Amino acid sequence: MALPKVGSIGEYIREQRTQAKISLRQLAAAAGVSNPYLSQIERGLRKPSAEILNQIAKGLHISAQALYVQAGLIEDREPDSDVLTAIRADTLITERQRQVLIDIYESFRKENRPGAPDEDARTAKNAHPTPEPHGNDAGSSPDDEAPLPEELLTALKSFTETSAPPAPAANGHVTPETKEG
Amino acid sequence: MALPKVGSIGEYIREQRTQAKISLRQLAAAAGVSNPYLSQIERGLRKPSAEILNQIAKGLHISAQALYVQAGLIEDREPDSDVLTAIRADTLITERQRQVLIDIYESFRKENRPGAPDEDARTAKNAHPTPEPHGNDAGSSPDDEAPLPEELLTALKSFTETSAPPAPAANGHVTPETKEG
DNA sequence: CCACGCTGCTTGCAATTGCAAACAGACTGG
DNA sequence: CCAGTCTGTTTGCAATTGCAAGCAGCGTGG
Repeated sequence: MALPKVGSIGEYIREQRTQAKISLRQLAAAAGVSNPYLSQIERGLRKPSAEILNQIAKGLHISAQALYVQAGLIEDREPDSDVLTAIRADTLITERQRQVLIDIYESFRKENRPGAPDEDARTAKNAHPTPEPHGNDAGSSPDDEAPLPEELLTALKSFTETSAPPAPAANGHVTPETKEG
Repeated sequence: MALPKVGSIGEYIREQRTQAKISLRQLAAAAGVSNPYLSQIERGLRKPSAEILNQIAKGLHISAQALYVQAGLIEDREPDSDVLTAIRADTLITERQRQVLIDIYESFRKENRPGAPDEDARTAKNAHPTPEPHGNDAGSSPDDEAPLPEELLTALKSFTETSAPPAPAANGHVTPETKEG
């Protein structure tokens, strides 16, 4: 029983990798695994061990827990892992900063759903406590506030979209034209 | 090789099992693994996969994370459980967005202590026994590229500082042209 | 044009996981 | 004394992981 449906772990890894704009071989090298194996993992043909998973997480600069949760190896019973909750609970930033952070985070989230109605149900296991972007209890200022200048948000968005993360060494001259394709 | 000396993971499992006063076979049954295999795991002769580890954790009624940490498969940075942790663990944003958020948050934190004694109000909420604390990691990984354009950060800072705090009222648009004093 | 470097994918193969079956010791009791 | 039942352990094997090597496609440029 090959049971190729190892779950969304492969898709998730590939997604993160492509989002990070790095090649399969680059990630493989960064994670210390072989390229073909990573390829098979991403396509769900192999079930990586915890060790491999951990190394891939490091290579992707993401929390290993995120991968384990995706792989279904950890019960996602972690309400604390909600960014919004954590931000709201933080006492070391000002109210203003809090609002800015929340706005930016939500903006990112919106960016990531380009209208695709097919939201993965597997990730929906973690119900986020803020279904509405606006209208929250934590607000010392009236809800009429202007969250963030759109220029700023736009700048942040474009920055996260176009920037090229790890410069691929000094091998040959690769001109990263921030071109998507 | 062939002597994977998996470390304390085996001892840890056996410890937990004996503390729970259950036999090897009982735990094996509860975890859904074979008795001999569990025996080998406990003695460090085999390196269990994440799946097996997860099942053993369930059989022991302990957090899977505790086992992963013991196995060295997870960085034990959970005690923070603050905004940074949540951001790092978030699976719904891209790597790029993650770094941006982290940068902004840290920038805010720095803003708030204009020279005050550095104090970290960390909320200790570790619910699982971690007898062997591993190295602690603080701050974003510096081995990467320049985080955020300073223009952006500066704009954010000035925005959070200059925006009218408790009485914005009907302000409509807020154009942060606060370049001058 | 073909070499070169890059992208990812497919193929054999060593090493490993994980299990079923059988083994050794201790304790109970007929 | 031997049957029965625990304890944990060892042995052989199917299935799988994970990798080195090689394949095919794409874009650049000598």
